[in-house]
Amino acid sequence: MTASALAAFAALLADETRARFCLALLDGRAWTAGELARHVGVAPSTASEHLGRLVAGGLLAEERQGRHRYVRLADARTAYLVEELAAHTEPGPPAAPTSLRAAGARSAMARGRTCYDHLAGRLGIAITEAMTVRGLLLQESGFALTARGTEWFAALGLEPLRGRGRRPVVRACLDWTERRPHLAGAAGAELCRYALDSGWCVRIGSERAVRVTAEGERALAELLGIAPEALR
Amino acid sequence: MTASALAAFAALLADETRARFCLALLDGRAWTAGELARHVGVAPSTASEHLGRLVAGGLLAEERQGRHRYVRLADARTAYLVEELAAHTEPGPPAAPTSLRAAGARSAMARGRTCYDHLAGRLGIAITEAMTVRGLLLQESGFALTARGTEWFAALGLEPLRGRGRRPVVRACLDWTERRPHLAGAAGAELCRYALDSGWCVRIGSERAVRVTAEGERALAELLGIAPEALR
DNA sequence: AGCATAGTTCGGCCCGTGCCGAAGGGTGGA
DNA sequence: TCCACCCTTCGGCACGGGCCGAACTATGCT
Repeated sequence: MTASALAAFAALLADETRARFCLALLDGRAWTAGELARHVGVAPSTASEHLGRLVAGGLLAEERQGRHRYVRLADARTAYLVEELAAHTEPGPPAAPTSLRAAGARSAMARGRTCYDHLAGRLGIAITEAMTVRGLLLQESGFALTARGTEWFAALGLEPLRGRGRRPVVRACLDWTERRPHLAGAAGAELCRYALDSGWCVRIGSERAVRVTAEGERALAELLGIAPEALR
Repeated sequence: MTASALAAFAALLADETRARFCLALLDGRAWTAGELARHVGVAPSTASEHLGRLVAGGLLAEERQGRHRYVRLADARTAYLVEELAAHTEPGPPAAPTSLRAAGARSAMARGRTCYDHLAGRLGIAITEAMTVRGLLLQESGFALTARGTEWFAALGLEPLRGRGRRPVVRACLDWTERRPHLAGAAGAELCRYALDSGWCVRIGSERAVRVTAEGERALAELLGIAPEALR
């Protein structure tokens, strides 16, 4: 009975150009229409029409500022859906990089990146594993924070249990380079925001990749016992 | 870099006829090509072509038996994806039923049904709530079985922790009639199978709806303290 | 005011694809 | 062996939609 709505929604992602838009927007930031057009190599007019459809369909949210049209994924749930779909379509090993530059970018992305609003790559895995080993996070029968995990967040001044509407506090997100689940959900988002705000890591260039700073290495070692080598 | 694969996958669901096929197949059973064609009202030739695309795209698995082509959703993960997408496209209240017969079917579906391979509707919610209240399941910071929950399954002769590859043991599935999460994942599937095998509930007609038997009411009251009224 | 830039709208082209009916093959029962 | 049934393949039609360039509007800078 919702078949037409399902088909209409799927049709939004059923075009390669729109799919590339959404994958680019998985970095969680807002892009302008022109940036997206250049990013995927289509005419601005084409991009404009695609964005119109994506916004009308509820997949993207837009914000007009002056002569710029900023666009981002509608919400965390939508980003999660896109990530799930993308993960589902890549069951095999990642394709070999086609150039030295691409190899460098892939390597940086594999080390650490944002996945919409939380941390992924080896950085995300290392944090998730360390939290599990230290008894802050349960993985065996579903992701869940322990009482000590909640306290750990509180010690950082974070309270992912409050507010946030219906968003799950913790959620497993499958990493497409490491093939292992890592921490997502409200707690993952708060931790990511905290890590960027407090200088644990900084974004590299204009992509989703992040680099752990020296200060970040110290903090991760102290708070979670993560060896700096695990992040390289 | 996986944009074309993502678009190709989404395109499978981007057609209303194919979407209706997949929603019908959410009951977890195998349908023949002809059944599906009649169900959605297209010519057998049209259905055949659609099924070819869905199978080639990995969304469905097929099994040929004699002159029948049985088709089902490829696996639990795929069913989960379809369910997620369908849930995402129905944020508003369900549409009003268009006939008395449809109202009856909807009411039966709301009481209890299967959702691919686990129980949903008020039945699924009641079980999930009862398990939470009795300390078998954690919901506060992500779905997870407690130690007592694992023992409870073991007492039924079920061991959802073993095997099953990479499937999560418990997972929250959003119910589209009750708007609340219920138990899914390997544990939800085992429990559903057990409930059908041991006669706690039986399928009604050819749809996804199930009815709780008198024996089922006794068992649910005894094992989980569920009042029979909660299921009506 | 004048100009550059960002985005939108429109017309036109063309390819992909959803649909059907007719014809054909494979299976199982009589 | 013949027939009924289930499914598939193929031809043909029609529609949708993705793409671009050109023209236009809106914003901001100088």
